[in-house]
Amino acid sequence: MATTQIRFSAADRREQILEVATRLFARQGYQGTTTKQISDHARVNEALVFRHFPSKEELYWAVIERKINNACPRERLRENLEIGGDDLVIFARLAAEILERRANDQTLSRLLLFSALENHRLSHRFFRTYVAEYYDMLADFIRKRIAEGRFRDVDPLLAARGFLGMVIYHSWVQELFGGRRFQDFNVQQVSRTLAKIWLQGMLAETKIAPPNRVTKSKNGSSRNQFQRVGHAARVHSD
Amino acid sequence: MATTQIRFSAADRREQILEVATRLFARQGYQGTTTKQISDHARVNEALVFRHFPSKEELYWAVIERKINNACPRERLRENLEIGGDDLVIFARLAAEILERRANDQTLSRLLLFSALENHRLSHRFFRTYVAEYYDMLADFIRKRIAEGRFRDVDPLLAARGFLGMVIYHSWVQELFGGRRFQDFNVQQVSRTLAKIWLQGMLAETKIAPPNRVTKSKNGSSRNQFQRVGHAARVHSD
DNA sequence: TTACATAGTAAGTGATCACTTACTAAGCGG
DNA sequence: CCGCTTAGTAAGTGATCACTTACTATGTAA
Repeated sequence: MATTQIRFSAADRREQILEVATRLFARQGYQGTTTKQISDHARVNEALVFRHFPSKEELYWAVIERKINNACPRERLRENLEIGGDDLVIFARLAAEILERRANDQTLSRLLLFSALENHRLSHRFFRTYVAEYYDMLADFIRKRIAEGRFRDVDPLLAARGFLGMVIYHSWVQELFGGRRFQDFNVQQVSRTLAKIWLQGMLAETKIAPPNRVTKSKNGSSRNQFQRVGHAARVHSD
Repeated sequence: MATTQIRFSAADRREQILEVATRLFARQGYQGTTTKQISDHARVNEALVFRHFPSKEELYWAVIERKINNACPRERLRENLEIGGDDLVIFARLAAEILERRANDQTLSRLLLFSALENHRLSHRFFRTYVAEYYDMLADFIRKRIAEGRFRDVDPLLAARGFLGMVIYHSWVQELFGGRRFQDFNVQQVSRTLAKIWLQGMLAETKIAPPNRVTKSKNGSSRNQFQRVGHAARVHSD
């Protein structure tokens, strides 16, 4: 009956267990997940889990390690910044990508949060690998804009955190508490709105003569720092 | 010896257990905390815990209930908005208060996060009571500013979430991952910077005649109601 | 001093925890 | 076919889980 249960190779079985464990740890946390649950969901005997992983904690390590290696957000951030375009487009695209990724797969963010809360020693490493470099990269971009005189002179790391805070906090609230109430938010609209708020907040005050205007080139399309907009806000749409 | 252990009244003992349980649940989560741990920290027999609370889950309920009732952030938000002052001052003060409160006592935010992650049915109620009303109140304030024409016309709830996202996310990162690296952030500086970014991002485009005669002095002090933003309005099509 | 309500405890309960031991059976090269 | 490696399991281990039962100690009102 349903003898589709052929023997897995060790590597395949290991991978399958990792996958199952990832889902469960993300959903219930480390403390809230039992090795029996994992083996049941993988449809194997509990002992087999311990053949592949010496302990529950090592399994947890492996889960997180794998998740980090698979999701390489820095690559995508780099690409995103390199594609270029108007700053508003860049940041809105950035926000949209984060929101979409998180909406499609909550496991990474939940793993990260759980590990941070449960105070596993690895959470620091997790954070450093997954989050901190992301910050640094975005902060570098902001620093460049500041040097160009296009952004106000604020702490780039703090500004980066402010932007990501808006976006990530929003997605957390949606994921964790959202349920019904805020469901009607649209990703494109949210990312455009948040990006606009943050970007307008970062733009340098009116420049009479920006120090290095030459740098206008790069994507030189629609950047018009000097125009005075009468009542644009009235059109409002958002 | 050390017979300082006089009998508590039932109310006092209940309160003490609640206090101990609050600390432990906040630090380790629901799943990560055992009733034995709680009774040990309270220096009583485990059975006594179950005399005061019929089950671990009911104890958890009581802990959260108490924490909600004690911390009434809405009151403080209301006061803060009513004190008034320049918008920048208001929002910086708001941010500073949140950051300070969270830095002094992480238990509430950790309880909230844990309960949300561990998916206790009560997390929704927790959220509704503790967070949602806070949002609504801040959103109302923003809505008023929009009606006055001083803020751009964006979804007030989203704007509120954006501001709180910046602030709260920052404090989360500090608390959860911070440790050494970002310790050097100063609360006053952070709250002023974030408030300024957000506020400048929210300000309506250049007003010819502001309704309630704000200073037109261009960038006189810290408040720069008047600068041109250009850029934002252009792209904002539909 | 006694009576009594109640604060507090000792010693359990079965269930479940992470993990192990000793075994069976499937695959594969010869 | 055999022989050997190894995927997979049955049935445990002691420790600990949330929770209970049956009891003792103590303050207080009479």
